[in-house]
Parts: sequence; C-alpha cells; structure tokens
Amino acid sequence: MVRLTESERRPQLPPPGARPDGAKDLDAIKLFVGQIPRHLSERDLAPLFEQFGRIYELTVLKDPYTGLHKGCAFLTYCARDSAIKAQIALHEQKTLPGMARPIQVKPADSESRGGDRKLFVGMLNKQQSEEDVLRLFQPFGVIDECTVLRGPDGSSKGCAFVKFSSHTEAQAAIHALHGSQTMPGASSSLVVKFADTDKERTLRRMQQMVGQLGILAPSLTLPFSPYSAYAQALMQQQTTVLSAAGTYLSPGVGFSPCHIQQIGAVSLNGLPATPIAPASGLHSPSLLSAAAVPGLVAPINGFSGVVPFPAGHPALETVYANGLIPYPAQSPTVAETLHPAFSGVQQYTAMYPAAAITPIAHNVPQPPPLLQQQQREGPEGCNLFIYHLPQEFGDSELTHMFLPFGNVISCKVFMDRATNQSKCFGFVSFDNPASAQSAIQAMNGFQVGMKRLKVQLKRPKDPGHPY
DNA sequence: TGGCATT
Repeated sequence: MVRLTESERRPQLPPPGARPDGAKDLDAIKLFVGQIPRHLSERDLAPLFEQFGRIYELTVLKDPYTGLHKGCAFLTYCARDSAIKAQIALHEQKTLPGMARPIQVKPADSESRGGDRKLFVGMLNKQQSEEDVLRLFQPFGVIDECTVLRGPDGSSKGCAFVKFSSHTEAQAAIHALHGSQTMPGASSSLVVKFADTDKERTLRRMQQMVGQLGILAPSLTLPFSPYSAYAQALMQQQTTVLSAAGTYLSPGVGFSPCHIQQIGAVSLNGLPATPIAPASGLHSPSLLSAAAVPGLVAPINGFSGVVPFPAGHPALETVYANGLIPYPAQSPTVAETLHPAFSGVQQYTAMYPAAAITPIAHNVPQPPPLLQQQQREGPEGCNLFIYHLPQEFGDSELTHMFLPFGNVISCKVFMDRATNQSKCFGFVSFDNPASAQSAIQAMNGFQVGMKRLKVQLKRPKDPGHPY
C-alpha cells in the first residue's frame, strides 16, 4: 500500500457538508495522462500514481469500437493537491519503458478555461468562408483549426470556431478582434470569445430543450394561478371603485388590469404603492428595476387582451405632457378613502400601462424565475417593431408593456453591443395577428416621456428574390 | 427593422 503523506490526510475537523470519505474534492482536477505503454492496464498504472495520493478514478482510454488501448488515460485524485503533485513530479519527467517520449500528466482539456485555445467567433457575415476567417485571425498566431458553422443546407450560421496553437495567441485574438468591427450584413459587431466547454454546451442544450417545451411562455400556461384568483376577487371590488370615481376610459374599452393588480399590492402589504413624481416620467429607476422581475407574467394572464389605454385618447395626452392625473371626473376623496394610494396608482399606471403590475411582485411569493426567453419570430403579421423606447427600457419592460394585448412569444430591446446601451427600439412578437393589431392600435403614438412610441409591423426580412 | 449562433 502507498503511504499517504501529511498533505493527503483529511482535515481533522471537516467543515459541515464536507465530502464523505472516498469522494473527491469539489475542485478536484481531472488529469490527462499520455505516453503510456499500451499493454499497461489501470491496475498496472495505479502504483505509479498512488504515491501522490488516493486515486478517485483512473481510466485508460480505449477506442469505443475496437476496445484498443489508446496509450493514454484520465486520472482523478480524491484530493486536488495530489493532482498538482503528480503533475509536477511526472509530467515530462520520466519515460515509461518502451516509450519514445516522456509521460504526459496535465489537466484534461475539459478541465480548465486557462488552457483554452479554441475560440467561438460570432457575428460573421454569412458569406464569409473558412479562408476569410483564417485571414482575420492569422495575424495573432498559428491556427490549428478553423471551421465555419453551417446549417444542413450548407449555409453559414454566421459563426465559426478557430483553434490557435496556444492560449496566449487565442487571448490576443480576443483582445484585438472582439467588437472591433461589424461585418457587412451582420447586425452587431464581431464576437470573439473562448468556445464553450463540454459542460457549458450540455447546459445550453438543456436550456434550449426547456425553452422548446414552451415553459418560457407562461402567460398562457398558468391561467389559474393563485394570483389570478386573487386578482379576480379584486376585480369585483375595483369595479365599484371605478364607478364611484368616474372612469376615464372610453366606453367599451373596459378597465385596465393594471389597476386591479396595483390595488392588490396595497391591500397585501398595507402600505401605499409608491407614487412617482410627476416630472419623473419613465425615468424612475426604481420602477424600472422592479419591473424587471421575470415572474410577473403569470398574474397578468387572466386579463390578456384587455386594452389598457386607447391610443390618442385626449385625456391621456394631457397627462403625459404635463404629468397630471388623467381623469378630471375623478373624486380623489372616494378613491383615497378606499385605497390610500389610489391616485398615485393611477398616475403610475398611466405612465406604465403594463409594467404597473410590478409592485405585487414584492408582496406575494414568486413563481420560479424564468429561464432566458429565446427569441422566436411569430407568424406573419404578428411581429412588431417598436421605436422611440425610453433609453432605460429593457426586454422586461417591453414585455410588460405589451402583455395586455396577448401572448407575447418574444420580446427584444436592441442593444448596442459596444456600449451595452439600448438603441431605443425593439421587437415584440405575438402568437396571433389580432393581438399584434390591437397592440398597434393602442400603443402606436403612445407618449412616453417626451417621445411617442412608434409601433408597427416589423418589415419582412427579405421581400424575396425569386431568381 | 433581430433571430446572438457552440462542431
């Protein structure tokens, strides 16, 4: 048996939750061992490595089809420290019998980002070939491999892998090229970064699968959450309040679900919702950050399809210009007796038609956060282009603003990659043209701050070149 | 006036 040195001993007082004996360190290093004679099995190799610590796993690599020994192995010690010692003591330090080159003992490729030399290149022009990419990267070192990713039809996906002979060269290329230029026809500047590790790739695939299951479009999948039950009770209550106050909405439009949710927030925590200063308009950071909570989509759902504010409503236009409350017929006394924050709520919702639901998020348990929404194009006539968004608007705010019109399947504020600032336009996709049309009707010309939203159907990607 | 992609 191999005697353990001091450093391999377990700590005398392991921290709570420490690994049980025989398991490996959480930060254990998987080693690649090369230049092994092909007749040596795991059993034969173990003694050589055990002198540096207890082995957790040792696997000789074999060809999956022929089962032939490939002359190398993966080795994981229980202790990270053992791996480091083994590497120092053995790597290139001795040559096993019958081998022409010294043994290799180093972290496996899958282990460290630091050893990476393969780059992912995005935002390429789809016409750019491997040769073009090579030309771009050659100045930074020796390129071992260059592949443009292509779809089944052979067309470029606009991205590529470039493998340099060293990490340093790859790093230099990132430094010099990332964001350095925008290829003709590309929507954003060049992306140059280290390619995903196997683990990252697996994770991404899992996320994509989840996305395709429709879990990311909960606005129609959770129609009877506790939130909507609660909101429905409030709706009845609110109907009374609105009648008493005098509605400012045009007949037939109904009332905004936002108000109901708002008042729900008041009732839940016993505190008034925070009114915003008249001049602050859409630039209140607290509102914006609060609206970014992703779980908010669920409660709105029972109300989708309700038009919050008719475009061009004269009362509203007055409000947005001067910051006043938009319903001259209202009796503040009535509203504030029933709900102390009511007037503030009205103003808030006027500026944030859909995002106004936000405060409830702080008062009720949250559904689990949603994974990042994937960008999907809706059917013909369902995709909107929205211009003149406030600078502070992100995907979340845009989503909330358009949720009342239907099932939002995708929402994106376009960002400048270099500055990470919004370009003040974005896209919203619905799952049906009627929702898109009602959103245009209600939101085109909708005034936010000093600007009016431009809401129209997105231009078709390409009118088509038949020949 | 996107679709931002990972062999």
